Amino acid sequence: MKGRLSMPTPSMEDHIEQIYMLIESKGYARVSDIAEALSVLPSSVTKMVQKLDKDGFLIYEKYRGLTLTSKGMKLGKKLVKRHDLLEDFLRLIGVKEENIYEDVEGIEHHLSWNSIDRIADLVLFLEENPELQSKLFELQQDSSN
Amino acid sequence: MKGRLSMPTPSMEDHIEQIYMLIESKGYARVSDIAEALSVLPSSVTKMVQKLDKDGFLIYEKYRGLTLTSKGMKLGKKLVKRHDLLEDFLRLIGVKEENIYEDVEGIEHHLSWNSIDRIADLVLFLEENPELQSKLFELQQDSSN
DNA sequence: TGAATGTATTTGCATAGGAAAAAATATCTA
DNA sequence: TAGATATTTTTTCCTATGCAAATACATTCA
Repeated sequence: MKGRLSMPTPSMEDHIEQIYMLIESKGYARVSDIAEALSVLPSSVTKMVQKLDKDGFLIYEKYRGLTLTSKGMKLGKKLVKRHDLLEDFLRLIGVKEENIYEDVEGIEHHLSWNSIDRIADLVLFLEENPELQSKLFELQQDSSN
Repeated sequence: MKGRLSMPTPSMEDHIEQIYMLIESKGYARVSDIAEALSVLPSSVTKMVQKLDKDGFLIYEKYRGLTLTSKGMKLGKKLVKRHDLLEDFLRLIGVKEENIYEDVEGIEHHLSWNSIDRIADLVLFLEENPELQSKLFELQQDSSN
């Protein structure tokens, strides 16, 4: 069982991830909140939500709202975990807070699960050995070019 | 001096990077070689090359070839360095060879130079302390889900 | 040199993503 | 409960990327 029926695109993942987080935190996900969080217009979210419904990630009733299917839930959870891991990683190696969110947003959709697993090991390792972080931080200087 | 006139898109960067590498290794870059390397059709490369000419990254003479401007050279060099760094990083933390190229291809366009600098520190640190790599490798086990 | 072959370019089409304005529906409040 | 307000959806348009077929050009070799 390898790459079943077409992977979700980056934008699809962004939406699923965001919807999952909104449902976790508030119990529901409105079009306008999703749009706000993703910095796109509500009309774009509506279009995407319709596609995600067609693809079985959620159930959409126009004007009334949406809920994630178990497929959508499972994926959402995984995506949020991945996102958090990557934020932890960048933070741990000393990337400035102002760059973290945008960078993670950019790369999260483009790493194999193999890479994610290896980065998870690394994060664990660095968290368990804070003295390594100090040594790492001593190297810091940037190229600013 | 911050974000001057519109950053190159990922596809633009891919082309510039590839053209730079071809010129380094063979002295010139043909449309068909670029297309081959990027797994797109020559017609797509022609279109992109025309845009890169318009944007001042290279000089294009139809049917005759192209050369990078100094702006294109400088960027190409930087992009190749970044690509190589990211390959080193993934390799160093134990990502399987079969995933490395594609992952780097995916993420290289989405990291701030701040993150790149920090990853460079980390790579240096791990290269200088091979015992850490061993310890890191002991953690390896994947989630395969 | 002049056809055959190899390359490059043009043209037309398709897809994904998203903006903006207009229309539809829902919700709130007086 | 009927407007007023807020939200969502539809429609139209745009940009970026890339494929495929048709065309143009360049090179080679007989």
